[in-house]
Amino acid sequence: MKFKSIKGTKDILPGEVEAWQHVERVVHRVMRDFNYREIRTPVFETTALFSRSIGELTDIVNKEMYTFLDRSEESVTLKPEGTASVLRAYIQNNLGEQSPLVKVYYMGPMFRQERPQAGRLRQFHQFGAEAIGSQSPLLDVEMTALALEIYSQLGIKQFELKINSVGCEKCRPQYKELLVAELTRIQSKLSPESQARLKQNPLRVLDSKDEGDKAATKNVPLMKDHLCTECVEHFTKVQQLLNAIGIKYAIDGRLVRGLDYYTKTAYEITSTALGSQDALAGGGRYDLLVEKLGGKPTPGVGFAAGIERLLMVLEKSGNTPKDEAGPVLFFVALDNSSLTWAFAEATKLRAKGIAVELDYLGRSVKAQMREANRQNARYVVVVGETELKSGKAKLKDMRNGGEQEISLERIDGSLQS
RNA sequence: GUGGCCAUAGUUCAGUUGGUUAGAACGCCAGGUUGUGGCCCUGGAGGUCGUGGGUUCAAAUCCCACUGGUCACCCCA
Repeated sequence: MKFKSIKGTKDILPGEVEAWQHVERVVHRVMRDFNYREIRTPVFETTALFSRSIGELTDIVNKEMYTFLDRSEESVTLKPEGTASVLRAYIQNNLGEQSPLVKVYYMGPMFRQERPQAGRLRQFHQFGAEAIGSQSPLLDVEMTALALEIYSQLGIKQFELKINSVGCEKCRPQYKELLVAELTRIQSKLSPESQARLKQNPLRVLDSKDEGDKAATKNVPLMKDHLCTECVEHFTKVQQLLNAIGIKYAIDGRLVRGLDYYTKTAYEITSTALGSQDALAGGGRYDLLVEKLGGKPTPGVGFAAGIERLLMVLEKSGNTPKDEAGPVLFFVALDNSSLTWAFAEATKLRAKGIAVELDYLGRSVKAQMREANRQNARYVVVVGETELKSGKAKLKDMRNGGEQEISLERIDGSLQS
């Protein structure tokens, strides 16, 4: 027990991995139903890609990235989120030239060097989707519908969808000035943290958890009330569409996301089944980002969802799938030549797609039976000299203990799962 | 990065006001049928009590440091 996994990283062990596979299957299926295609990008990228897209002043870039110099002195970073890489790939491979709208999804590990706590790891996993090339509010809503459909198919019901509009390059700067002016006026009532935020990222003061801040900023102007006509229209349309497809939501004028690139729609799905880190998924529109990363001006929307947090909710609500899959057949061999025969036969059956297991430890019959039981094998066939000579054996059904004589020649025909 | 709590078998934990061979349950291994599991019974293996220092005749137990875990802040998935 000398080596240990790095702080904030976890092994996903047999017994746990089944739940992951279940989630992954549902994600792939729903993504396909919504016509999103999978994209896989490298786990690391040039550091500048993230600092430029996420924003120099964000916490993610400032203090949470796994950044290091490789052997050629290039600064590389383990990806802290998925959107930047996807857009880089979109631009680099000219995906926009092949079709005006690109709908892709991803699933994989992300890295952030934070202090771990409930629902937060240094290596965590997300799935997410991006729709690049359209400014239609249909897609803003499709993102939430997509995420909610995945949750619904997984049996998750404890969640809340919050939406907001963070404006665009036309209306946000004006609003920001207004907000800063107002916050400066009441600065003395703000917490030290918020006073710092006032300089760095004033919008963030709005979603402070500090009770004093909440009270002090109660009547501060909100972005959603100072949107330009284009943004108002978009936001209104998003709400209409959400209503039209029957998705429940709450407008949260204080919802601000931690990444700078969002424009117009921002949304977050939270769950009370989680601890203090209660965001299950989040996302929004990023109409300026592609251009900022060196592509043609191209609008886009996306979301990202945390798999560990999803699993936590699943666990709490008792929706974790049971892991009961065992081999269909377990050979119990009495001696060496029977073992060799069983091994050969197992190989043949496995090639036919039948899950077969046998004993590799030279154990007693009793121990082999115990092993078959522990592994949840459906059937057991005991082979010894007698069986090999006669070509017949007993097929034992481990569910009810019943035995039936079968021919060793065609075992597969006798198995029914 | 800051703070609270925690650290004893593979796992979950117990361990009396410091007192000599550190326990339980589950799990694991073996036996209880000359070739048959689940339940039950019997036995067995398995712990430098996180690490290092200190106090003491004596430390798993008290003190300090470190490491690790966990929860919270910050922020976010």
